[in-house]
Amino acid sequence: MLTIHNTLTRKKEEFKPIHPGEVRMYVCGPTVYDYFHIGNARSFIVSDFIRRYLEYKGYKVTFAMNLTDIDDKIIRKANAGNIEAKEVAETFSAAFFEDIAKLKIKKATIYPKATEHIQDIINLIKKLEENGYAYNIDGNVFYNVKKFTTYGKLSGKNTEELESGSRVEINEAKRNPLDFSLWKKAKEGEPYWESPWGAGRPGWHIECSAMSCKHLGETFDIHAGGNDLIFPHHENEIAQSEAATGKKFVNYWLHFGFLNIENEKMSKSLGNFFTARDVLKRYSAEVIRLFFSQTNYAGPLNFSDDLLSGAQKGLEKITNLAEKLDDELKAGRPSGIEIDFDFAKFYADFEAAMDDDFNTSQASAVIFDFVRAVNKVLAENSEAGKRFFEKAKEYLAKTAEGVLGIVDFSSLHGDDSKSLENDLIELLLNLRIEAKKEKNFALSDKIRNELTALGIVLQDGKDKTTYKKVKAE
RNA sequence: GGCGCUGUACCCAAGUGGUUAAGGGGAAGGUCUGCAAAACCUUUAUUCGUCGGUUCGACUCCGACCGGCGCCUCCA
Repeated sequence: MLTIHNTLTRKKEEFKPIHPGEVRMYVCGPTVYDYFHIGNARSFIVSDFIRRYLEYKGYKVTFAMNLTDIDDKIIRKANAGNIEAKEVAETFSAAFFEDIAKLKIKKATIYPKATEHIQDIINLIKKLEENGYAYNIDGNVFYNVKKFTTYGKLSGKNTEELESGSRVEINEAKRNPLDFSLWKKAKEGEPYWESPWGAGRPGWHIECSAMSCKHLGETFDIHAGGNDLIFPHHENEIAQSEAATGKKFVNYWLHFGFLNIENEKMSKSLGNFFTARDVLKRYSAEVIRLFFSQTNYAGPLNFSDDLLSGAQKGLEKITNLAEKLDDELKAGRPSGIEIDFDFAKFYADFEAAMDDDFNTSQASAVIFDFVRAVNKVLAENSEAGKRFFEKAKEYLAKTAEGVLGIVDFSSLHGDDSKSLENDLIELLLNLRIEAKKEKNFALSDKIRNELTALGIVLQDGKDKTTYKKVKAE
């Protein structure tokens, strides 16, 4: 039984989809004004864990992630570079897709863009106007928060306190400081669209209400995003959607913890961030994913080089086994002897972990347990047969690769094995073997040391020497 | 001030009202090896921020206190 911690109720609840066998989920995506940082990546990767696990369980998942392609930051960047907002959005949308592909994040079913849903947004605002939840002041349309009596139910805030503690700008023509923009009147030099209220552009929150409704329905299963979106963004989405439809907006709300640097939230405004693409230059997607999987999605997580390289070391354990299994099978492992191994237990443990509010930390521990158990079998049974190798590989393929994405069987030996460079290395290795046969260890060590200095690490096996290229620096 | 999260070994980090408190890194020992490295195996918290309470029994529930963080303004 899958349980999910629901921000709305602050409890773990059994997950029951609206349509049996099907899950519709929405995750707040990027504002495409810059490269996303590794903290943003955590949200995308955690969403990916969730989506993949739901699919593992057999659900048909419809997953929408919006791209906010019109907003203040985009406009600012466009003006600074003297280019069109559209150009900024296109550049960084493309970068976004490149980066999530490198992080081995499965593509969402749909990536709706705000600018392609202007009519849907206008219709939604009209509906809110009709229902008395929106008011127009000189071409700026605001949401009347007072009218929505359950405002604050997601974030646990009450409107009285919000007003007194409000730091919201006061100079706007709003009736109430809590009211927020649905439609912003166009200012000089800004992109705009025509609307019943004049030229302008959508407010930030309205696009998610409009697009989720269009692509997932008026009520859908899961809505997720970073902790900082709980208020006001998600609170406002609920206010908009429920006031328009009169129906419950979302059944399960999930929120992700932040990635911190030295215990402080990583953010663009603090300047303490690394872009995902920079981190990817130093660590593989699998390392980053394992690192994120080793802690609960809801809590804070510190980001540092030490921590990442720890994850890298750990990942090697899994990768080594994956390689061994893969190699043996490709080399035609003989039928050998049958091994009595309780695969079902490891599947059950993995599922129990993930069923418990997507406990990836526990799930990755199960995978490490599995790796140790399989290694032990292999150490004790050199005759272990093909069947065992197949089943072990299948396990890793379904869990470590399929759900967590911390193994990629298709790129285990990512080497361009036909290059001249590799031929030369082979040549040296053969010379070294000759030297070793003649007990000329001075020479064999010299070859090893000099190759190591070039970033090629030799590993003497029982009957062959293998090598690994270590990235320079 | 309001709302929420959090404090588990050297570091990161799961977890449970009572049986052996996961897993990863690190460290130590071992197997293998000409020596290394790698790989694999083994070991590594009588204890879970502090102090009280509930309980036959709490690290787990409750309360207070101390510490860290986030949101309340754009933010994953």
